[in-house]
Amino acid sequence: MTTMVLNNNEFEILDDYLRSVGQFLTLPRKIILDTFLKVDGHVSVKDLCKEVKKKDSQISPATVYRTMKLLVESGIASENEFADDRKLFEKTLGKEHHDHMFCTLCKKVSEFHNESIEKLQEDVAQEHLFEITHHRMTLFGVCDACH
Amino acid sequence: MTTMVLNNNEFEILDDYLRSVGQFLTLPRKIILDTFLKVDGHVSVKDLCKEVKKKDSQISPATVYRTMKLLVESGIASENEFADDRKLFEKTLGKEHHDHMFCTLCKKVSEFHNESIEKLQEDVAQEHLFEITHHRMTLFGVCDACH
DNA sequence: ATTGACAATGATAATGATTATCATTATTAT
DNA sequence: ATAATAATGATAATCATTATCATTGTCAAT
Repeated sequence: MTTMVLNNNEFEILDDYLRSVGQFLTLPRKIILDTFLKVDGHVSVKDLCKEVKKKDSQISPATVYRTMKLLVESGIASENEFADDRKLFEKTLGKEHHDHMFCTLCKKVSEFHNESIEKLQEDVAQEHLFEITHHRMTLFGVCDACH
Repeated sequence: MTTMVLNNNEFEILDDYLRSVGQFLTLPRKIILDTFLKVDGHVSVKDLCKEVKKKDSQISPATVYRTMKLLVESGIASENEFADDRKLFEKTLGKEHHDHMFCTLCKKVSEFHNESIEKLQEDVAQEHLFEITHHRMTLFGVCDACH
């Protein structure tokens, strides 16, 4: 069994969240969270499973799906769907809110933030007496590298 | 066999598009287009199938899927995914570009357009040397009626 | 430390939207 | 009318995600 540093913020947060809903931070969940935190950018469950398998070949994809749902619920991760039919997860903790640009050629996801747009979205919502809980905004096109 | 008015813009456009790619405007396609045009707002293939079946019970869901893809290619329809896992289609002809607000309670989709946001999106893209082909922006939350 | 209640896991089946396949039928240009 | 080819309907396949369920792990209380 390998030692793992558990003092990170994310582990505590997940632990707190799980306890608050009467669940526990188990070893498979720790391994999945640890793996997720070490992956860069946006990752699919499928790719995550591959990495997780390297650490513990016993862990089932079902558990990865279940755990990622918990990470989203606890605010550690968020999910996005860019290309069809496959959800991608990214870390949210310690990251500012941002939107995405998706290159349809190389499939790379990049991020941006524009405060003016955020504000205008709120204005639009207010005009329509709509109360925003969250939003999704993705620009599709061709990135610099692919030109 | 029922008579159908075929002089609409959409029928001609689909006909032109199909001919340009070496295909034909067949009766099932006419029926599906006709049905789609008469439905309000955003519709799923599943719901569309129900309506289509009323006119011709022989038409298969496979053909509805195939035809909706053609409608998107020809610019008559566009597809969006709001709630998970089910695409919705809406008419685009004669409609300005717009974005969406999705009420997570009643699942209703409403539309808005904000030119300032559009412009800012272009600015952001230019900054990143990104060439936008299209974008997707949806505000999620609670609509006026659901408050 | 042991136990009992219950949560978590892994394996696998099920789901459900969308696609692919393919034999049959329809359509068009000639 | 006919030959070439596209379209259709029925059905199987795909594939990400969920549900099921028997087994195992976890924790709090004794």
